[in-house]
Amino acid sequence: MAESMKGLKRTHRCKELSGANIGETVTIMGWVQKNRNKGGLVFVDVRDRSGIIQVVFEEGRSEAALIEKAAKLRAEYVVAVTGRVEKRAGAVNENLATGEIEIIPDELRVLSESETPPFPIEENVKTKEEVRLKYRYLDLRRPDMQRTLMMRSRVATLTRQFLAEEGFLEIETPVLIGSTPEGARDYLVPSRIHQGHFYALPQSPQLFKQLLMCSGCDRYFQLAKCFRDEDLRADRQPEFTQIDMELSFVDVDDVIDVNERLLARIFKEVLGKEIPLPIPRMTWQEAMDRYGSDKPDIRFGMELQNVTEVVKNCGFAVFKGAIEQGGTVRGINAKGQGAMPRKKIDKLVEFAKGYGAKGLAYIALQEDGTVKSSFAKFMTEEEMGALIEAMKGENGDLLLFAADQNKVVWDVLGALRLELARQMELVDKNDYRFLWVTEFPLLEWSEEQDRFVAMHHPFTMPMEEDLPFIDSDPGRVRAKAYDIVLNGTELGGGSVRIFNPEIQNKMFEVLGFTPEQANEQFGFLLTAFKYGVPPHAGLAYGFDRLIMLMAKQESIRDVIAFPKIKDASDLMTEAPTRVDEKQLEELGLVIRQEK
RNA sequence: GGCCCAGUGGCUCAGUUGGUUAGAGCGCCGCCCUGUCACGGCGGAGGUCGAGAGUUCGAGUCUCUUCUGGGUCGCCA
Repeated sequence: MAESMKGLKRTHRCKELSGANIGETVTIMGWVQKNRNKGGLVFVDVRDRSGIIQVVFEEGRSEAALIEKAAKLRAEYVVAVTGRVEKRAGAVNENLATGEIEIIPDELRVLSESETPPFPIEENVKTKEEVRLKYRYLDLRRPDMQRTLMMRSRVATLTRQFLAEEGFLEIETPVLIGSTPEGARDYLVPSRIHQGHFYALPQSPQLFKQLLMCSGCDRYFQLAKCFRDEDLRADRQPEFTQIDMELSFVDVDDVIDVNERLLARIFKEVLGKEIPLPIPRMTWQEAMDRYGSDKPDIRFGMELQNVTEVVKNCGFAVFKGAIEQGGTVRGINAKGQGAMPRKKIDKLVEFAKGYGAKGLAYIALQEDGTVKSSFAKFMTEEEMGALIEAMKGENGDLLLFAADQNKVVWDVLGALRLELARQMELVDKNDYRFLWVTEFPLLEWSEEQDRFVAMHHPFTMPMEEDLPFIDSDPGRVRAKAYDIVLNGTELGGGSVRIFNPEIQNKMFEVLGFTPEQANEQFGFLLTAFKYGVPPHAGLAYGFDRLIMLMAKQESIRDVIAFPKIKDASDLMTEAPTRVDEKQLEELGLVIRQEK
């Protein structure tokens, strides 16, 4: 039977109590973690978000009725306990922060009873995610989830503090906005008043933050909810949070500077980690050449080697053919993996094929100096020797090669490098290695759309020295764009924006927008730019991903209180749901096809 | 949309070449227990083996379909 908490006021959270409180009368409120009844002597562990403290009900020290009541407590009952803090009469529990004290109660109230929970409320449960998410409110009671939520809150608070100190204004931007077909698929919201018209939920506040710069806000930030209607992944949710910012009268270095200090502050205060500044920078080209990735994990080496020159005249038709078609041949050296069994190598080949490789050539250098290779028979001994040397191959190494168009070679070897590092356990999980990747290509050719598309977005400023190529060789133009990468994860990205209408119009032209189309979609921004626009630049972080890495979680779902599952539904609320005929009618909608 | 992995009491799992009544640990329920803290002791309940169809004398086990959850490629300016 639930009792009232009338007349009681919580004085402490459980773990806030310590030896310093001995002799004080306190009131705690929380959940019953465990009830250990020794037959008249009852130990009750009470838990709240701070931790656990033991309450002892003993004959002679508490009334008999109180002990009887305590004996009936079950897991997850919500209780209030008033009592004296005392030094433990029995052994100290070294595993508990409050292990040297206990509460001798004067009063116990059962504020709420509980059914037996479907899974234990404790750290490191192995319960299937399906069950955890259905009962997410119970899952969130577990100490590890509570710690993650507290860390998330702490990082948000620190971010606000730091950016406020740096002169940023926190400004909210609308969630119901117009749809723009560029980029990810929009979530759409039908308008009741304007039937047949739709709002879109923002993929990011991009245009609004640029407008705020036009408004003279100078420095803006927001912890912004963003939405993308694309398929989910372990590190991707359809709704997620960005730390979004924009600055006026700045260039690349200014944005990088303030963000390095922000990251260093957060990591220092929350994790106690010193991030050496400045954070190293690498151009996109160098990242691709060395790591096959625009978000390289630089905690380990195993860099790509371009051996195109070495093998361009060799007898191996696969290499030669790829080069003749404008591709390259590159390899990685898996040190000490030369004895890898054929079966395992075959698995790597299959892995590579998953990333678009037609195959994977290998040289396994044995400890005894002999060589096992999938293509040695097509090569002369000199050619093999030169190739091994170019790869710095030593006895016991495994050399793996991909030959194809650059994009495929990078994708394949970049992924292979990560996979091998995982297998070889090369990564120190306590290491945090930041990297700025700069000078991204402005444009990317889309086979599907048969045109160039913006790699970042259409408002990204080209590098001044590359502007002359924007007509003759658009693919060559680099952008004033930068990504912040942590341990192989893209944490955030941004760019200097175009504020010159001529360049902006040129950009739209290259992207295949007619002036009418550009005007229709972005007219308000282009018009705003006519009234005095400051040079500006910005950056946005994936806030969830940042927390995921800081909390060492494998899944973004573990740092979001109420996440969605793979098919973008919510197992707890069962959203999305069907709606009434009446609701549809009001919106002027007819469902053609139901799944 | 493609590929891969998993589904057996509330939770986590075992279950042999297809063969009696499907097991274990934790949890739960009852009784006992005055210094436990992974408390302990004794006893007990709890399963349409995700669902459907098929093969078979016989299916948790084999085949097909399907559902649920996860990973990944495509996709994610």
